[in-house]
Amino acid sequence: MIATDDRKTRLQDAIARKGMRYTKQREHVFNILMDKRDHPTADEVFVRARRKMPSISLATVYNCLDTLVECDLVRQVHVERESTRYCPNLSEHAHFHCEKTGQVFDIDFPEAFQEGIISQLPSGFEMDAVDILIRGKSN
Amino acid sequence: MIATDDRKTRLQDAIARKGMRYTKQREHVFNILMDKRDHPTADEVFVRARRKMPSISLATVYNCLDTLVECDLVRQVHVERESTRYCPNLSEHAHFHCEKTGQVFDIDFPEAFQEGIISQLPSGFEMDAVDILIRGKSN
DNA sequence: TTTTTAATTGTAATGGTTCCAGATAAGCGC
DNA sequence: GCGCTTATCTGGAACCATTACAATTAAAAA
Repeated sequence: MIATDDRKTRLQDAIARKGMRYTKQREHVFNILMDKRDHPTADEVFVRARRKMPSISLATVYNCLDTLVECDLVRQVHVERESTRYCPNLSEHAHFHCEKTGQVFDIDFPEAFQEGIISQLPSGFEMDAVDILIRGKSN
Repeated sequence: MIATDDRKTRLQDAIARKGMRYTKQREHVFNILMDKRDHPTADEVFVRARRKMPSISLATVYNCLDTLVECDLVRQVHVERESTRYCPNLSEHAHFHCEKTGQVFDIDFPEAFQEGIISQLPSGFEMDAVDILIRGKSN
């Protein structure tokens, strides 16, 4: 259970750092994302969350996900204008969206990439983050 | 008027190639995108379109934009889950979204970039297109 | 333990987009 | 040019992810 303890400590620290409160709903939603890293939508998280916490509401799932994003524990993934998906992988990576299955995969890319993009920015443009979405087919 | 004629011919060819019909609504919407390349939303296009064609409907604007995308004359730009924006720049480029003003800018990037991304794909992943969205501040 | 107030809950509202059914008009063959 | 077929246009209703709201609950500070 050491890994789980680490996870909990990490969540507690991140939430405390923002001066927010630790709740069982936030812990539950965070665990769902960490347990199965398949980029679920808010609604999918809601379905999973209700299994062990039947009283949780969809609004709370949205609130918890927003909190996790704000605490830098989770990133949002936007595929076209489909439902927002959530990704607990914080390393620099791109997302691959399979047009056949609708699945989203993480694709690592070299550090140099980010640098390369920054070097292309005209002066006066300051970058905060890049989202790279690759569309295609897998398998 | 040579430039405008070229534009019209290009639109006619692209639409004919798909076996679709040339309509004044499609021409009008295409001209709006070509005249001011500022990545307008469907609603912004609707507002501009009504100035010279008061009878055009929002549904038609959406239909025309979809047609132009399908005919490979225009690309969709997705910024988070905001309204879809439309871009008639067909060369390889990234989009920069200014978090202060909400504006979207085209950022060119070297050909090699696309290659670099493809080379990072695990086997079994086939790429159709990449969307690169840079978030930050301009000016 | 009490108090304060952030977080949760269920539901209503929002906004971009799509669907639908009837009216219109491309563009084909004559 | 004239009809005819059917794609396209139109206005409005429907849809769905997300957000807003007001009342209730529960962290966690005192």
